[in-house]
Amino acid sequence: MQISSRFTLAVHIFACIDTFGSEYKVTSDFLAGSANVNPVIIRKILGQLKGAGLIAVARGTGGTTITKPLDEITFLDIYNAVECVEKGELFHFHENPSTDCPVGRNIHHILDDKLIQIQNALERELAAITLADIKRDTEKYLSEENV
Amino acid sequence: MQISSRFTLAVHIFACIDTFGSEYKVTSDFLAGSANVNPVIIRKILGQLKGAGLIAVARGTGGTTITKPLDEITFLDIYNAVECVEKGELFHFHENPSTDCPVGRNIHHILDDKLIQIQNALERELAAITLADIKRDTEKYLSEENV
DNA sequence: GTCGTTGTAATATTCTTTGTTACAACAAGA
DNA sequence: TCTTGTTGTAACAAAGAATATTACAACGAC
Repeated sequence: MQISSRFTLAVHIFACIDTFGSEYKVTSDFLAGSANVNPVIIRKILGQLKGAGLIAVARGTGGTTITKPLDEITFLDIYNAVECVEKGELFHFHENPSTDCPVGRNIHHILDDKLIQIQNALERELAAITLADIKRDTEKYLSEENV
Repeated sequence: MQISSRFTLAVHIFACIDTFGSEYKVTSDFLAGSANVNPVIIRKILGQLKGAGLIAVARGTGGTTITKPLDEITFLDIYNAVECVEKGELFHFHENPSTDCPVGRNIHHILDDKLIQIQNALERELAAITLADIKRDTEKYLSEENV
């Protein structure tokens, strides 16, 4: 099971807004062209990012802007914005372990803290990367293209 | 997107084999009863764990045994055995970013190393937990029940 | 040979993701 | 005010993965 491409799409969107936002109006159609996905997918993600307070979208006239300094937007912010897993649980637990079996009725006690520990490690690493890192590398690779 | 319940099921299976294996013959029907899932699901997971060299399953007569010391079987071993994500990639990337857009044709250069870094953190934490930890906590919770 | 079990195929069901069409609501400018 | 380009969203389709279920051949011990 993989983390939805909504996450990489969202980072792609941020890279586009930051790179082109000062020159062009960045619309969902433009972003859909760059990522090569349907514009409605983009609009849904934009809605989630807007709901998380990371971007602003201009109704009517169109166009998208980032509302916070890039070094204050972490991958974890983006992950939480676009991953709509209920209660944010990384692991899917089998639903109804038997209460008749000693192991079955204790498996949650046994496992839950370890699953949380693993999830925390993932989230810690997500929180360590910001859009400022993305900006730096985007500028690096784009300038290397124009040699 | 969540990690398949095959993972928690597999840990549950190991806890059962270790707890009951010396007393009973641990069959797929027994395990299915404890976890409350279909026996065929159990057999598929047993097949994956066997393929990874973690357990042995007796054909014909039935029953399952663990083939390595518990402290040498990590959560990562189990995760790799039962998660059939292609190439083991945690993140799903949108398939065909546009090569016409400078960001689109560089997004993999920009993102890939960061995605690997995050995946490595997850796997490092998975590797830090072993079935010996599970055995310890299983015994603890089961003995607390019999006070 | 009988019995209980495993391995596996085939199929169904459900859920999530992703894609697509359609259209009302909106804001700016002619 | 009308036109234009855009966003927000609903509705639905298509595809893929997870999980459930039935059925049965292969197997090993007795």
